[in-house]
Amino acid sequence: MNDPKRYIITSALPYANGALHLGHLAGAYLPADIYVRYLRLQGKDVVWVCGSDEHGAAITIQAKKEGTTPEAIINKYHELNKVTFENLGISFDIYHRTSDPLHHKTAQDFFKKLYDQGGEFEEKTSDQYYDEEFNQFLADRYIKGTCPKCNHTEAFGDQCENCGSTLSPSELIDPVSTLSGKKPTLKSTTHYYFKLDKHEQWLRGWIENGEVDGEKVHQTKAWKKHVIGQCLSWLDGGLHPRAITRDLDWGIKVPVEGADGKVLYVWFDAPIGYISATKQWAEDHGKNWEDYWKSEDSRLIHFIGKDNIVFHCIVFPSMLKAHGDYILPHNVPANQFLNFEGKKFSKSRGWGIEQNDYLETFKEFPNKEDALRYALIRNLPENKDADFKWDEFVEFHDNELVANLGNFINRVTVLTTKYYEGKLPVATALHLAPVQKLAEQLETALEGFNFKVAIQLVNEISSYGNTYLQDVSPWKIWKENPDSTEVKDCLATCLEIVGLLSVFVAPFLPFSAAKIRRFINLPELRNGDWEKAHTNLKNGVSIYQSDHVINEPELLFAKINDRKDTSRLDLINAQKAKLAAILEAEKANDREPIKPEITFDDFTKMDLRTGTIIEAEKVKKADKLLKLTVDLGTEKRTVVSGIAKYYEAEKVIGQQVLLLVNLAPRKLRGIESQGMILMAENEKGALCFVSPEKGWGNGFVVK
RNA sequence: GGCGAGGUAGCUCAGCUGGUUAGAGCGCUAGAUUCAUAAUCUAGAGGUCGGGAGUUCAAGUCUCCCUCUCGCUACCA
Repeated sequence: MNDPKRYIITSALPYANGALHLGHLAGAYLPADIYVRYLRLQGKDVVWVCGSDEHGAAITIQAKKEGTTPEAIINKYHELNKVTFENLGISFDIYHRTSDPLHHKTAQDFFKKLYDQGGEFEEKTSDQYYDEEFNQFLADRYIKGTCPKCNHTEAFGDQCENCGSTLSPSELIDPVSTLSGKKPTLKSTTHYYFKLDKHEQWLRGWIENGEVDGEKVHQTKAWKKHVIGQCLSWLDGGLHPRAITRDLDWGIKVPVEGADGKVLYVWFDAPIGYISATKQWAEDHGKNWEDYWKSEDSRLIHFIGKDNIVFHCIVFPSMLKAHGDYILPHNVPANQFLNFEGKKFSKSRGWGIEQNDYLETFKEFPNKEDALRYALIRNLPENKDADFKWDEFVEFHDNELVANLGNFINRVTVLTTKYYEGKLPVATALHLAPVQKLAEQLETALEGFNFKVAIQLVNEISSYGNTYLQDVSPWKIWKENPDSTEVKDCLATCLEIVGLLSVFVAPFLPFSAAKIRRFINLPELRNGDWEKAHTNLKNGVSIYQSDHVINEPELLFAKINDRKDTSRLDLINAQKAKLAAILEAEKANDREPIKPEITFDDFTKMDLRTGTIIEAEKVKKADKLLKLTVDLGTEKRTVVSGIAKYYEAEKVIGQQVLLLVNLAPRKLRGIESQGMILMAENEKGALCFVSPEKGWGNGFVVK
């Protein structure tokens, strides 16, 4: 595990059916951008790949909904996300796409290799829903029906979006094909399964000890705790073969004879997208992609959000290992989730802000890119969920970027201009020891993916500058003696710090770094400049030529909380007002819509009766369930009810209830439930009994 | 119920393999300063490190139990 010769960095491929929000940015893209920019400035050989994930049923369904083609959808969002990333300074080496023929070929070759060598796949045949009219099997998302759990009539085959339950198509009541609108038939179909279970053993050694085949390949300590924890949890649960093909006409054809109408499942093809993106990049730049993916002295690092841990730490490594030639990820620094003003991002609720939206809304805001990057970096969900707040956005910007960093640079450039007409003063000594120490800590933090710590260290460097300037107070000395060497030493030191900051700030705030370079009249940053600057710092060599002249002072950042110009604060306040309005609207409109009309006959089918709970106990190993015995006068019924969160067992004894007595019995946690107790549920999900007036007898019919 | 991650100053969070009076930023209080975008600098107040028990010469840091938050999962008839 010596220093690697080259790096291959990946960021999760965004699904090309929508725009990305700030949470995505903070999860897999911004941290990777910092890391990659740092590596480049260190003069490393690094390729950072990403691109659009453009297959899967969700895209075809969306196309149908919008009355357009899958191609139109993916083209639209591929372009949008690509441009938005660029505008935010996210510096991928390539932003590829999985609809590219090169990717199709790469993924097919990958599949074919595993297929041909044998032992990795198995075929299984099962009954799946089939649309006779459209002549095709229906992916889970193509089937709609009534949710067996909440009776929502628009539930999908894989999930009910009303109650959030995970479903399988066969559970749906009255399934309907979304293609023809007709009832689908069951038909048998054969699919390929990747035998993940086969890889369980080496995966455990790899995750737990960083060892494969007796060889140490990474330091486990360098991996995040929650990443290892989640992987081990999966391994403990046992791995199972996973279907890697689907019956769909949108995607990558399964390259096997007789597999017509079948495509690779997206999670199989998407990670291979990293490889095809690298191939494309290598072709464009006259490089060999295999150096990056198949050479022991390369280092593969995946930047993802925590929802992708399993794919990148279990599934994809298994695929790579099964293939045989590839290296395994050296680290997967997955981030947790970013919330937005205390709640999850939610497109349907309008809660949160998308990247392109931000850029549009803050169009007039100078330095909008770095302001956003900074606020996100200060608050990255590195080890636990974090929260983006507009108030913090303003505080970070004004207190840290403006008052600390921007102000220091302004002080130095103004003083230099005033005293020396912008010429670098000749110094007898530079006072940079603390800066050198901070620079070393900064490198350690960046190499350990601790970007929050890293940005704080950058702050400390300019903070040191401010303190040092205050200590010397050259403006006092200069009044007495404009020729003082003390003043010259001080400003030369400060200019040196500004020069170093122009480099150290660059991975985080590339736009500001470029501006600082212009202020002090240094050329644009190039690969390797960090390494050079740090070496010079260690050797006491200045980054300036002796007769260097800086440019006229300018302000680096425009304060948000500016008394003379409220335009920027107005923007922030408008955002906050928008959120308040959403909350207000939701409060006013939190009742469920009335269900479709039914007939009196429908109603009379239900046999509702009064009853009294006479026994109650908690069901073991279930959070929500109480086992109740309800007295109906003529008989006693056992009912399992999901009310344990709101009612303790002892407290419900004696409670009068209404019971639906002719509901088909069903086993829950091994106990047969013979009826359903009526409860009212409020917007928070809290429950309350619906009962007859006190003293009513048991067993009377409700009509 | 199972699993994972957390619970450290008013707020947001650092605290690596256990070791001197537990740290940072913001906020607050007092003072200094004017080169600077009402910016900067210094000092101070403020924590029984979720609770309890244990191991140890020594625990925020290890073990066990309990509790709360978030996520995944089972379970809402």
